[in-house]
Amino acid sequence: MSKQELVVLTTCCTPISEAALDPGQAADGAAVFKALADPIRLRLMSIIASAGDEVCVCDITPNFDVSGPTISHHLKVLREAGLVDCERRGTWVYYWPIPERLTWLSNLLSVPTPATV
Amino acid sequence: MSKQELVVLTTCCTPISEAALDPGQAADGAAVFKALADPIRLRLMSIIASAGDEVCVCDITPNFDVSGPTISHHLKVLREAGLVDCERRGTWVYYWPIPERLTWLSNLLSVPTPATV
DNA sequence: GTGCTGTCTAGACGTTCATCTAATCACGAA
DNA sequence: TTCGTGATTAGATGAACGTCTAGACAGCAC
Repeated sequence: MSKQELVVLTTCCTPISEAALDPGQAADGAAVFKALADPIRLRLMSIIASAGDEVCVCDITPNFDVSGPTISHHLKVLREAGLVDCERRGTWVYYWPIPERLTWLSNLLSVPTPATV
Repeated sequence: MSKQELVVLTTCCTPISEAALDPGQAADGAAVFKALADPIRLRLMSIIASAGDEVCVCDITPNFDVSGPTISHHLKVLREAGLVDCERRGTWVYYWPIPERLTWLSNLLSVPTPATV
C-alpha cells in the first residue's frame, strides 16, 4: 500500500521568486499544489502533519461531514502527491506526513527578502 | 483594475505542522493553493515573482502556447487570490507579485525541524 | 474623428473533479 | 470457516474548470 506513484520532482528548492519555472517544473509543482487545493485535503494534511505521530483513519473520518469513501479518495490524492504515506496495521490504517515534501513546497514559495505581513 | 476581491485570510502564519486548520482556515488556504494548482498559473506566478520588476503582459503571453484571453483569465485568478496586482499604463498592463502572500503560504507549509531532502 | 494595437469580458464546449452508493478487500474474532 | 468491522475501489452524476472564438474596451497615432 505504501508504494507511491510519486509525481517526479525533477528539481528542488529554487524559489519561484528567484527563477522562473520551465513548463515541466511548473507541471510538477502544480500537481502538488493541486493536492492541497481542496479544503478537505488541506485540513486532512494539517491534521496528519500536526499530529506528533501517525494518525488512524478511524480518528480522522469523524472530523468531516463527508462519507468514508470520500475521505479515502482524498487521502489517496495526498498519497499520490507524495505528501503522506500510510500503512495498514491489523484492522486499522495509519497515515503520517512526509515533511520533506512540505519543505520542498515551502522553499518553492519562499521569498528572499522577509516581507512584513 | 487593481481592486481585488481578496480571499480573506482570517489567520496568519501558524504552520500546519504545528496546528490543524479549522474548516474556515482550510477553505481560505485551499483557495490560494488552487490559484497555484495549474501549470500555466504557477509558471505565470514564477515569471512575475522572479522578475525583479513589474512585467508587461505583452512580454508574458509569447511564452505560452495558449491564447491571449486564456492568459488573461489565469492572471485574473492570480489577482483574485491576492498573489499579484496590476496596473494599466498607457497601452500596456503591468503585473507585479505580492510577496506577503507567498510568504504567508511558505510559512503555512514550513516544517519546524529542517528535514533533509 | 478613424483606424490600429493590446488587453479584457462574455458565452460556449469538452474535460476534470468531488461526491455519493454499492461492492470489494483486509483483518480479527468466534 | 463464517461473520463483522474498517478501509478502499468501482461506477455514476452534477458542478467546476480550462480553453476557445467573438466581441468590447482602452489608449495611441494619424
